[in-house]
Amino acid sequence: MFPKLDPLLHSELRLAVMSILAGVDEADFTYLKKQTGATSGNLSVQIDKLTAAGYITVEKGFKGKMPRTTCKMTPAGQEAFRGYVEALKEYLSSGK
Amino acid sequence: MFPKLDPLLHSELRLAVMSILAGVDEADFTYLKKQTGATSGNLSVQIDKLTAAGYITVEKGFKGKMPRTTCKMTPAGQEAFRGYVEALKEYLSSGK
DNA sequence: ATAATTTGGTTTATATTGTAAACTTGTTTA
DNA sequence: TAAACAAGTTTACAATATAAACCAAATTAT
Repeated sequence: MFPKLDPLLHSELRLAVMSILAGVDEADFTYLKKQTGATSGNLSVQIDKLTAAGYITVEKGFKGKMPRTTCKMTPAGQEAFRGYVEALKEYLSSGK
Repeated sequence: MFPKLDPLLHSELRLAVMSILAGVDEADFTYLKKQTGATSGNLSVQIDKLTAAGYITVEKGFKGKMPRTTCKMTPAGQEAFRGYVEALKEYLSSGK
């Protein structure tokens, strides 16, 4: 009855990141940080997990001389996000 | 931009319990256990948390000679559930 | 009768997770 | 050239979720 919720997505910060990435082509670390209000440390860790899961890819480069970390959602990530939203609906749509 | 998700509701099992209780007047322990597929221990703990938060009330009685624990959502719980669903929509409705 | 099993849970121990604080490396500004 | 800032990463700690172990009473089997 209640489908299992992908634990990688069922996390406030990771979900926010995925939500942002679902809407844009790519986003860099500082942008994600600003939008989510997360601390750098937390964001760094969660980005790692999403990367390890294959839900996003990370590219490191430079904007001028400053380092820049750019994140982008993978097809697998899009699919997982879609699935998560579907699953979640089962939880939210109960009667009342 | 991203509202804080009530951590009490942002938990797979607690959310399932609340989701069930949102749709019915009341439900007992064994029913919740069957519907969610949770272990007794886990369910017991999560029910305690929801009770401590004032989101549900628990009544203990007997059905025949067997103990029976009945759970019911409080108005505060309904409000919190509603708020959680609203907040969550902000996360899910991002573009694409 | 009494031993074994089942029902309906609770307590407690452990594994996992989330999060912030502290740190690093390099850059810009005073 | 020293201080402050930018962009992250690492690490340590606190909070959570979960299952395993346990308990008490009822039911069923012997």
